[in-house]
Amino acid sequence: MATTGSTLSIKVPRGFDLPKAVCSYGYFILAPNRWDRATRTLHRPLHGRKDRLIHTAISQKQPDRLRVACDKRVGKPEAALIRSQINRMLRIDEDVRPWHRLHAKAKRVGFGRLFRSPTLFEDIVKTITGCNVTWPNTMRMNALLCEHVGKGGFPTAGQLAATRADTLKRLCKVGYRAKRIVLLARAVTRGDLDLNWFEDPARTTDEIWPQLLNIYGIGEYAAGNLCQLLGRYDRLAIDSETYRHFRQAHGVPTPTNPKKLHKRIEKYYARYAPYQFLAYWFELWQGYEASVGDDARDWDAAEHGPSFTANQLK
DNA sequence: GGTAGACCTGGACGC
DNA sequence: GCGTCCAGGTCTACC
Repeated sequence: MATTGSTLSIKVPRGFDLPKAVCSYGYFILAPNRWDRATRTLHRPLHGRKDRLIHTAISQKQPDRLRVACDKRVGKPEAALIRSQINRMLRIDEDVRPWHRLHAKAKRVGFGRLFRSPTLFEDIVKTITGCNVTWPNTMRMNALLCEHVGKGGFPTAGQLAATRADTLKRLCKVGYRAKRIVLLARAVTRGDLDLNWFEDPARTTDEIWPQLLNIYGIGEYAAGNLCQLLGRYDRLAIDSETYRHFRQAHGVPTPTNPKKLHKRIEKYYARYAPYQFLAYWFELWQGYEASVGDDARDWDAAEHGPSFTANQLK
C-alpha cells in the first residue's frame, strides 16, 4: 500500500466479526474481491469520485471498528462513498438480533451477515454470471469482466453499457449472458431501471418480486437470490444445489416430480419466516465447511472455489 | 398453463 | 486432437 494513501475507520456493532461477515457467501471469492486468509484482510478496489478506482484493504484490529487502508488520498466526500460501499458489502447496519433470537445455533456461531457487493448493480451481474453455469466458470467470468471492462475493478454500468454484447462474449466468455448484462447496464444508465427503488426498505418483498422478474435474464432463482442480497430473507433461491442439499441433509429421496420437492422445501423453511433464506443458507454453508474440512475463513479461492457446485458435492 | 429446445462454456470422456 | 455429452437457469415458441 502506498504511503500517500489514507486510512479510514468504520465503527461496527457489538459482536461484529469481519472474517465471518466476509466468508459467508460465495461472492467473496469472486473478483475483484480478494480475501487474504493469512492476515484476515479483504482487498477490494472500490469506486471513488468520478468512478476513480481506490484499492482498499479492510481489516479488524479492534472489536468495535474496521480499519480501511486506501491506496490514494481521499477527501471527506470520497471517504463517505467508500464507507457506504463497505457498509453495504458487510451489512454493517443490518440488525441480526431478531434472526439470532429465532435461531440459537446461528447465534452461537455468529452467523447472520451474508457478504454481498458494494452495489446492487454488481450483485445483479454476479447473479446472472452464476446462472446455468458451474462455479469455476462463474469465477472466470467475473475475473475477465474486471480485467477487460472494469480496468481492475468491477465494471460500472457505464462501462458495460458502452460495451458491445459480442465483445463481452468474446473477451469475458459470458456466452448468451452478454446480451442480458449489456441490456441491464443500458437500462440503468438510461434511467429506465432505478436500482435505488429496490433498496428502499419501505417496499415490501411482494412489491419487489415482480419487478425483479421484469429484468431480462432474471428468473425465479435469480430473483430469490437478489431478494436475500437486498436483505429480504423471506424468499428462497431454489436451484439444483438446493435440491441436492435438501435431499442430503433431510434424507429425502430424489422425487419424480421436482415441483413437489420445491413445495416441500418451501414448507420446511417456512418455520423460520421471515428468515427462510438465512436458515437455508446456514445449513448449506455448514455443509460446505464440513465437506471442505476447513472453516470458510481459511478457504483459498483457487483451491476451494471448484467445490461450490452441486455436481462436486453429490 | 405446460413443455421442449435453444442459449454458451468448460470439463469429462471415448475414440 | 477431435467429437460428443453433460451441467447449469432463463427465455421463447409452440401446443
